[in-house]
Amino acid sequence: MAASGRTAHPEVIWARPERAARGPRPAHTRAEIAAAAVRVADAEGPEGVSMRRVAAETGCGTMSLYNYVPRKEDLYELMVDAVSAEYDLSAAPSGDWRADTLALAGQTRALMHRHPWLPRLMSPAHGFSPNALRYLEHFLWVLEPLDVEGGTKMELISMVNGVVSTYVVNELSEAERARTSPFPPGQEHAARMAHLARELSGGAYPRLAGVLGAGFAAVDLDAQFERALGRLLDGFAPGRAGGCQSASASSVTLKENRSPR
Amino acid sequence: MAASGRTAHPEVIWARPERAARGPRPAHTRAEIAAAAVRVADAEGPEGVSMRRVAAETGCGTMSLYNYVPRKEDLYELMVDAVSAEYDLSAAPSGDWRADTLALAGQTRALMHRHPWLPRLMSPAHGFSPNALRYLEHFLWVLEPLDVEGGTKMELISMVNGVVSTYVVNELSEAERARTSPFPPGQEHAARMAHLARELSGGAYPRLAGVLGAGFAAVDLDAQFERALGRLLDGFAPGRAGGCQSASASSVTLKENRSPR
DNA sequence: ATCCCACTACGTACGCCGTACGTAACTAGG
DNA sequence: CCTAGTTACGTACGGCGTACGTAGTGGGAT
Repeated sequence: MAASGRTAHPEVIWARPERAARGPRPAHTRAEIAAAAVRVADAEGPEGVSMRRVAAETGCGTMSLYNYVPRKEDLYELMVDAVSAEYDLSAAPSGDWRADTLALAGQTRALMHRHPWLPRLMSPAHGFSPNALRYLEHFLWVLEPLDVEGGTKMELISMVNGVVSTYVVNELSEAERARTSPFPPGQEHAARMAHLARELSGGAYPRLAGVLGAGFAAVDLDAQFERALGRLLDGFAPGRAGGCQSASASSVTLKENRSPR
Repeated sequence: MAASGRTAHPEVIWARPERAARGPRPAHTRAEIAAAAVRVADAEGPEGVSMRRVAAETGCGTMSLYNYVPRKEDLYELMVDAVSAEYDLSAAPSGDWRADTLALAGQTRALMHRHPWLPRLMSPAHGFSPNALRYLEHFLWVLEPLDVEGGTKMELISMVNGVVSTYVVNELSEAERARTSPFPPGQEHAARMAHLARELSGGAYPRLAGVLGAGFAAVDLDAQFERALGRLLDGFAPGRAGGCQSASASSVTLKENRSPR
């Protein structure tokens, strides 16, 4: 009979004890492995995260990883949880749920800038990792002054995270493409733009040509981010009187670079 | 010397002519190959889309695919464009940009339900495929009554699509997980729920326990979808009653109108 | 009408990947 | 002390994307 650790049955990795009751002491820890995987992903992108590569980075044999992580997908879950520990949730809510929410979204954005693989590796199913629970609990605390149903609050959290994710993916898409592209940096983007210009000049898309022709340049990304989120939150504020401009720039900048190493 | 078709240089697949000027007539078309890939993805999920599998479905040798598609990523682009042809953009805008936008978002949602792999395979870089241009042009037509700057309209489109995508991914995540899972359907979900209940009963997450304990059941997904999007649109409507009712939203927009290009 | 060569088709092969499985060393409960 | 359960890990299998070589085809230039 095979060892019981190999008998496959559905299991949440967080329900599994780090150390088994019987055998020898494991040579590594989950946190160590997660950190190694995060290091690889930060340096080489999500496609660099292979079991072999992470095992090498951890300093153990490839197949030994499977003692800690039953499937690769669980490694992703470990990674997402590991970087989620970077949230600074030490401050109690200010009472202004809108400002606090914008600050949380700003932290998420900063987190995704530090770990650009995060949006791709994150999945709705990861919602129950320890740090995700911590985050959710804090977010609900922030939303306590908001007088809507609990389900609506969860909806708000989901929407905010979705918009942040969308926004950051858009922000980083060109850089990511440049990183992945086998061609000299910029060439691919130039080719795309040339094609777009050719298409637009045909006159088949007059409105699009008008909008894009007006020029994108010199947009303040931070301000745009705040505006987009602010609009979303406006939709949730029940009977809010004129507070829409309250997005104070101080709370949501990318300046906060506390990365525990 | 290698054939010129192999010399690698950055190229947008849509800029490449379907039929070359010189050689023999290709045995297949781009549309045929895209349709085959879509068929595979619909039936077996995105992870079933391999060059070998799609070639077999098309009825040609594996390496022949590379005559039509220089890299796998371009196959994705073909797939996304192919299903984007399913948008019904025949009707002229009604004049009610809000209703029309909701209808477009509903089409996107339906599209993603029909092709659950779409959110995963779609990327911001695909924005210039023929059907994407068609879609963008129509969306801008719909938004013509909306009195905001062009850049803000693009922002709105991006946000709407982001929210729709987020929403659908959440909607379908359990089904997708069940499809991918090697275990009997439902077992994995049950294990996750059991773990969550165990964590929540510990008392460490009182607010989360309160919200989740109140029960999710019997939510009208369609209504929730419309509400979420409606909230987002409220944030964009200048001077709309019930959303951000003060003039601040439009003042922000006005400020942006003066921003330098 | 002829020829040339760009192009199509596709088989083979390489270096990756996730991971099933077998084996040896080890350690805690009986 | 024994022994059963666990850890560590090498080997191996099937699948992946795709570089490259070769054979055949057919349109434009002569």
